[in-house]
Amino acid sequence: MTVKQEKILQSALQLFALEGYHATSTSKVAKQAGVSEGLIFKHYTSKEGLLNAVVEEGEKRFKNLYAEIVLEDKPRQVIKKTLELPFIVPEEEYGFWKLQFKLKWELKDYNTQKMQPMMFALSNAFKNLEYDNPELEAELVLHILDGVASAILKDMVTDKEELRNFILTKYKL
Amino acid sequence: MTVKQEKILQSALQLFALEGYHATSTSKVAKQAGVSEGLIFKHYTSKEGLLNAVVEEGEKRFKNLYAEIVLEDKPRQVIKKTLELPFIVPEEEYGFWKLQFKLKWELKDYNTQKMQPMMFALSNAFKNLEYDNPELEAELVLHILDGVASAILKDMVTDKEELRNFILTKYKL
DNA sequence: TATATTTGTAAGTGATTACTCACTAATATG
DNA sequence: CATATTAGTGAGTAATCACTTACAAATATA
Repeated sequence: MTVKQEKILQSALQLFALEGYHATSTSKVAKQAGVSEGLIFKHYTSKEGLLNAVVEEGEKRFKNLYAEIVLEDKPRQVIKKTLELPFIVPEEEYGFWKLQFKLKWELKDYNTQKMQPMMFALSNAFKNLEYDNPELEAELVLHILDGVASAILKDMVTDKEELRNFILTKYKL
Repeated sequence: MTVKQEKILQSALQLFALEGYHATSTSKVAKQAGVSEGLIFKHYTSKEGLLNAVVEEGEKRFKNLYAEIVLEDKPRQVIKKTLELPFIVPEEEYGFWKLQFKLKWELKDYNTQKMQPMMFALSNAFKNLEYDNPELEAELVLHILDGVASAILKDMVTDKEELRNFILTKYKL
């Protein structure tokens, strides 16, 4: 990957996350990256191809964050790590994280199955802890995760550490 | 309001909710509404003006749904009605409801203060019930509300009634 | 009924869109 | 060193964008 390719991906991520995919033109990306617009299409074929590359790169960086949850074997730790997820995402990744939420609502077919492995890990955890309804417990945890993450990204959470402790205490974790 | 104006608002809502604001052109709205494109600008000045009209109309229809929560005086009922909100929104309003979520992520400055009155009602309710941390309890309920609503709109909830009962039972409501 | 106002259209406008193409500069490989 | 491949540019393209304008039809008001 050349330095100009990196610049393109970085600018695209920033603009897509800030303004949205449809509201960002390829010419804007090129200008911010300091390259000719044609280069974007040489490397990524289309605007959609550029988006895919941006998402792929971001997912690579996010992978280990999810892995830590899915590979955890102690059931209480699975739940704890899931609920802590929004609080341990490094701030330099907020751009990509925000993009995920944006795309979920902006694109008709954006992969909604991404949470499947976490759902599986969670319902197994609740099953091992002998909860009455492990599937619904898992579902609710994922909804909380979604709501909390959304609020953090929208800058509606003033004290993250306080909220984190509150949630963990409530779940006795 | 003429019949053509109603047709415009209806088509705009449908397209904005389905494809998003930026991805929907005024010519598309005009075509679906069966009017000339110029008429949109005669009535609503700009594309943004059209969006505002669509949102205003929708909020009129949603108003009583929120009012029932904010005007409720029994604290347990405030919490119950809040958590039940995603389950009692009539399906014919899913379009406008979806638009609200879309705009929250698509527009930079979309009103994030809409939940303020509900936040106030909730923290008061938890205060009356002598919870240790009423503000954080209220905040968490709103995050759950957000996560659950999001999942319903994304068609990720198979059995709504089951989830509703589960949540209410968990909160002993 | 005369006229002012509103409703509506059709055909434009310049700007911007995603994308292409002919071409050069740099780099890799034999 | 020769040449094939890749990186990169700049000036295009047709299509579409939000929006305007000149004008006609319908409706309200006097």
